[in-house]
Amino acid sequence: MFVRITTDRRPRPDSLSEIGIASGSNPIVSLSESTYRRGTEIYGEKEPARYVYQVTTGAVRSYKLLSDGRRQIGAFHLSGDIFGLENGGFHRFTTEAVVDTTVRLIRRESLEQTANGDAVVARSLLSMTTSNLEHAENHMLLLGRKTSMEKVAAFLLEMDKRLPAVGIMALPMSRRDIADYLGLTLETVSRALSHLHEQGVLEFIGKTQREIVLRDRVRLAEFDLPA
Amino acid sequence: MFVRITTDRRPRPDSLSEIGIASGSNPIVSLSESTYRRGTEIYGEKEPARYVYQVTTGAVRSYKLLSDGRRQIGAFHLSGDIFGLENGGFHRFTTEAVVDTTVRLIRRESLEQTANGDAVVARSLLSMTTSNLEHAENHMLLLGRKTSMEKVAAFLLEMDKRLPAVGIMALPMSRRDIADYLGLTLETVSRALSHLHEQGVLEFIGKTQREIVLRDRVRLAEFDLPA
DNA sequence: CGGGGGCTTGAGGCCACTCAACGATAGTGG
DNA sequence: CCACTATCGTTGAGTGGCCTCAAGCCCCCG
Repeated sequence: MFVRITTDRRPRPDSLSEIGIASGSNPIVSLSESTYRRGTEIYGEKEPARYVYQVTTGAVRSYKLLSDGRRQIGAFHLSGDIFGLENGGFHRFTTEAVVDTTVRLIRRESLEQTANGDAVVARSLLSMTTSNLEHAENHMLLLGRKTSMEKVAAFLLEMDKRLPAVGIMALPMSRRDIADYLGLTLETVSRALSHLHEQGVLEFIGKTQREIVLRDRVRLAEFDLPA
Repeated sequence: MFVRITTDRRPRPDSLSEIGIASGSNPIVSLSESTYRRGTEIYGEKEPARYVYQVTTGAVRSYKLLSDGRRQIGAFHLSGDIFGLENGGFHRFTTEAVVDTTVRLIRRESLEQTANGDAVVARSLLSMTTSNLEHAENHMLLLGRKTSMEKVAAFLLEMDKRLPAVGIMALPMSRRDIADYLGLTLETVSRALSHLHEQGVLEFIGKTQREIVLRDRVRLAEFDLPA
């Protein structure tokens, strides 16, 4: 327990290209794109929030740390997801690229200006914040009251919904990431997955253990619990 | 003797009357008041959200249940707090009065109409949702990664900030409520409090064990962890 | 190719849970 | 007003689920 997680210092984004996009009748929102190598930090907790981000390809984890290194991942952001949207001026999580990742950036101020004049945009900011809140609320139930098997089953079902692939689920994150998302240790996650494998609920495909085929979603769902 | 360390109280969230009345010439949002006996339900999860609520006096718990009865309390709402604000049309928690409680009600639709025409109101809806999100994010860290002592210490410090009393902290909720808020059992909560009592960090006052005086906030804070 | 990180598996330990008993208090009804 | 009961809280004893520590294999990846 209490092992400090070491992370790379944030390097410059590998690429940054300016794009200008006019969104219908709205004024132009300045957009650019940026890529991050796996494991690199995108922004740190308590930094001023200059941008809002949208994942183009790859995956991002956002987390909080305790002073002794214990880590809680609050969410994974996958292709298409928007993250880094803060109402106050500062980020409340640290975010890192889980794998090589490209994101689109939107200047926060330009977004807020747009929201001020455009009720539709303002409403969509609220609805995005509400989605994040809803996810966090469900995750509190998971963290506080579910067993390790239930947590892992719920995680697999969540990823099954959110990852694009049709037959095969390619998890971008490590066992440690999963563990820190679920409030477990990586060994417990590994054992739970092995157990599900023994039961024939899932199959490992590639050489890495991150490619999974769900053989029986019904039985998997039984390892989780209905609300 | 013991010199009381004064700490800043958390500013109250925007009050409903501010919202309703701030919109100047707009129709006043319809307000009414209602009281609930201790232990009674205010609304249930998945019910249509007809009202938004503000606690006048008393305390409210909002929680989710698993099918086998395990309960996770997501938040306590104390005097002045607003709850039941959902962006979608349905409540995501069940709420109950922890003690006899009076609340002010505001029709959801009238609030939303006001928000549509009034950017100030719309912004305050967003900022309330963001506060809820921020609380949930911090609570995920607590639930996933803190030990029982750290959880209980964090709980006491939170209540110390939020409860009005100056010298004595009168907790409205039971040990079981606290446990279900912290992802523990009531016995573990009780043992942690006893331990803090033995250490001289806190004192029990009344006949009930819910009236507590914090003798040493500094040492209490050491039982929790800095971020 | 060589080193290191990722994953699995086993053995053992510990923290929080379970089960239980008990006293105190609040709520209920006669 | 007083039993009567249910609820609340504390404490102890014992268990167990998850954590810790460790070893070994495989696969990247530099």
